[in-house]
Amino acid sequence: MQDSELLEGLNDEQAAAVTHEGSGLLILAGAGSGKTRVLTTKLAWLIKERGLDPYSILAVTFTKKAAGEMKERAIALESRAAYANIRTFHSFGAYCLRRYWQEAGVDKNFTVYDDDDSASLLAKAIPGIKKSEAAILAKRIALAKDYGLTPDDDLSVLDGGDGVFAVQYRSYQKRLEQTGNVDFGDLILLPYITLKNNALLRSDIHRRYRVIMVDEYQDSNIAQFLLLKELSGVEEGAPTYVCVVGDDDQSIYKFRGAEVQNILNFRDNFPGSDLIRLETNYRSTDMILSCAASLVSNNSGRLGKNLCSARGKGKKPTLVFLPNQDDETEFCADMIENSLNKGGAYSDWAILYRTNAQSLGFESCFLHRKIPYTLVGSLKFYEREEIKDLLSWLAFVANPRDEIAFRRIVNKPARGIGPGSQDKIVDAAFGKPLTETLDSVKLSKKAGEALKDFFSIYKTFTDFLDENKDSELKLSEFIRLIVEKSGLKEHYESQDEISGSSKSDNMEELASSALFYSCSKEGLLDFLDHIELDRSLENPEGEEKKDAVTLITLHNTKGLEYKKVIITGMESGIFPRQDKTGADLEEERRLFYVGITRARDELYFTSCASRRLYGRTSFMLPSPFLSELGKNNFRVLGQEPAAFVSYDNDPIAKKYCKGACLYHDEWGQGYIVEAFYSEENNYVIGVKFDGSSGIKRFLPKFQSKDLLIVK
DNA sequence: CCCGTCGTTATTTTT
DNA sequence: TAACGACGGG
Repeated sequence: MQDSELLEGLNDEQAAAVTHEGSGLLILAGAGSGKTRVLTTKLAWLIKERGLDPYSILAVTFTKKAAGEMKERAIALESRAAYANIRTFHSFGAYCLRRYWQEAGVDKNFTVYDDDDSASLLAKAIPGIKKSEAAILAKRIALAKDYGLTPDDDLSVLDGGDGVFAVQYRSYQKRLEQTGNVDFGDLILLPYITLKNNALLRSDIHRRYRVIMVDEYQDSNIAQFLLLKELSGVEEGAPTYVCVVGDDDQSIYKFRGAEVQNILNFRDNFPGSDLIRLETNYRSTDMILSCAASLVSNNSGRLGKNLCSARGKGKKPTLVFLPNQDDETEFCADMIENSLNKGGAYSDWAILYRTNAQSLGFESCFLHRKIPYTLVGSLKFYEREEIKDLLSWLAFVANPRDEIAFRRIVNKPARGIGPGSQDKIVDAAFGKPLTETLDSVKLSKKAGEALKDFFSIYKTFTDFLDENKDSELKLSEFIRLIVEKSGLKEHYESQDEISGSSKSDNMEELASSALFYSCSKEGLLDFLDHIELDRSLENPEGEEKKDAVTLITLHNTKGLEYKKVIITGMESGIFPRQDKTGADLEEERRLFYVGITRARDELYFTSCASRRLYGRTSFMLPSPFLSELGKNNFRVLGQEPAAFVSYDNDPIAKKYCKGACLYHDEWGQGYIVEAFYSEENNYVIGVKFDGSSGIKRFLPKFQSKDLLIVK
C-alpha cells in the first residue's frame, strides 16, 4: 500500500495525511504547502487503494472554483472520483434541499435569493423601512443564519437585547416562506435544521457518506459546523471519517460569520482526531516566508506552525516609502515597465490593496501609461442590471410565487404597473402564485390590462417549456425567446445605442451559457442553481486571458499566487483600518499574512506619507504591521518617517488605545475611534462622543487631565 | 418616465 | 473627492 504510485513525489507529511485513517483528521496546511494536492490524492487513494465507493465520499469547498479544481485533479488521478460528491458547501445545501424539499418545507421549484434580493424582500416585509436600513438589516439576518440562529433562538448577540431584531427577522422569514424561495444562509441552515429534527433522514445520510472532507475549514461558520456535525453523526457514534483542511493563520472572513474556533477546537468536537501539519512551502522563497512568520507571530491563540521554503533564500522583500498616492501608482507602473524590459510579463505582477476604492488611482495611471490590467471582483456579471432582469424572468417561470423576481420584471419595460399596483397584486396573492391573481385584484383599467398582457407573455414562456421538454432543444433557445418577447431586448438595445453599453450582448452571453442545459423545468432549475451558486470572479465566457497586471483586494487573493506582488497602502488607518482592535486587529494581520504569502519570487510594500481621503489630504503614518515583519527581513527604499507607529512602547498610547471609553468634562462620554502619531510625533486620538456626530481630536500628552479613561 | 440636483457616505464579501 | 441614492420638476 505504501508503494502506491499515488504517493510518489509527496513529502512524508503529505503522504501521512493521504494515508491517514481512523477517527478524524485535521490537516493544518500552511500557505503554499500543497494542500489541494493532498486532498485530491487522498480522494483518489481512498477509491483506488482502499476500495471505497466514490458515491460515499463528500468533499466540500468554499468556492466553485476550488470545487472544480478539486474534482478535475482528483479525476486525473482516479477516474472514478467523478462519482464522488465534490461541491461547495452551499451547492451541497441546495442539493439537499432539492432532494428533501418536503422535509425542509421549501417549494419544490425554489430559487436562491442573493443579498440584494433579500434586502428588497425585507423592504417589503417591514413597511416603512428605508432601503439603506433594509440592506443593513438583511446583512444582520444573513449573519444570524451564519451563526446558525433562527428567529426562535436567543438573538441577543445581534439584538442589543430589546427583541426588535427577532421580530424583524421573523417577518422577513415569513415573507420569504411565502415566496417558497430560500436565501444563501438557508442553504446551510435549513439542511441542518431538517437533519437535526429527522432521525430517519440522518441515518440515511450516515449510511451514505463514509468520508467527509472540508477544505478551507478556517473560514467555515457556525451553521456549517453544525451541519457538518449532523452530516457526520459524530455525536451519535456514526462511523463517518471526517477530514478537514485549513490554516488558522489565513482566517479572514470573521466579519461574515466565519468562526476560527471551528478549526482551533476541531479536535475537541471530533474526539480522537489526529493533527498533521504541512509545513513545507513550495511557493515562496525563504525571505518572503520570514516576513510572514515574523508578522503572524504577533497573533495569539494560534495552533502554530513553521513554514519552511523548498525554494531557497531568494530576494529580500522591499519596503518603499513614497510621498503620496500618485507617486505610489507611478512607482508601481515604473517597476512593472522596468521588469518588462528585462523580459518579464505583465501577468507576473499583482497589485494588492485593502479596499476596492484604492484601485481607482492604479486604473487611471495604467490606462494613461497603456499598461494592461485586469480588475478582479468589480462589477460582477450576474449583478448587472440586465442580467438580473433576465434571471428574474427565469426565476419567475420556475417559481411564480417569487415576489422579488415579479416586481423586477413586471414593469420593465414600463407597462404602467407601478409599485402601488405591484403591492396590491402581491397582497392579493398572499403566498399563492402571483399568476393567479388576475381575478382577485382590483387595479386601474390600464394596470389591469397591462397585467393581463404580462401574464399572457408569461404563459407563452411556460407553454414553450412544456411543449419542448422532450425535444432536443436547449435552454439557450428558451432564454433567447424570453429576451425577445419580454421586451427586454428592445428596452436595452435602445439604451445600448444611446450610452454605448453592451447590455443586449450580455443577455445573449447568458443565453449561450445555457447551451448544455435541457429546455425543461428541470434544466431551468439546474441552470439557476448553477449560476446562483457560482458568482465566481471571472466573467463566464471570459475574454481570452490577456497578459495583464492583476489589480485585486487582499481578500480576493486567497488561494492565488503571483511571481511578483506589491502590497500597497501600507499605512496606519488604511491597513489595518483604524477601528480595528483586539481580535479584529488580528484578523487584519492575518489578511496581511495572506497577502505576503501570495508572492513567489518578489514582494514589495508601499507606504505613503500623505493620501487623499474623503476629499481631504491626510498625513499618513506607516502601518504598525511593517514593524512586525522583522528588521532584517526586508530592505527600505525612500525616505523613512521619523518613527514607526508603535503602540507598544508608548505608555500614553497604551493608556489611550483605540476602543477605550473616556469621559470629558465638556463633551461627556465617548470612545476612541482613531489613534495615530502626528507629524511632530505626538500621539493623537480621535474621539466620538455620545450624542454628537463628528470626531474630536485630542493630544493626550497635554490634555490627560481632561480625558478620563472610564474603562 | 427621465433627468438634474442635493445630500449622504465612504471595509473586506468565497456563497 | 466621488459616487450613489432620494426626490422633485418637466
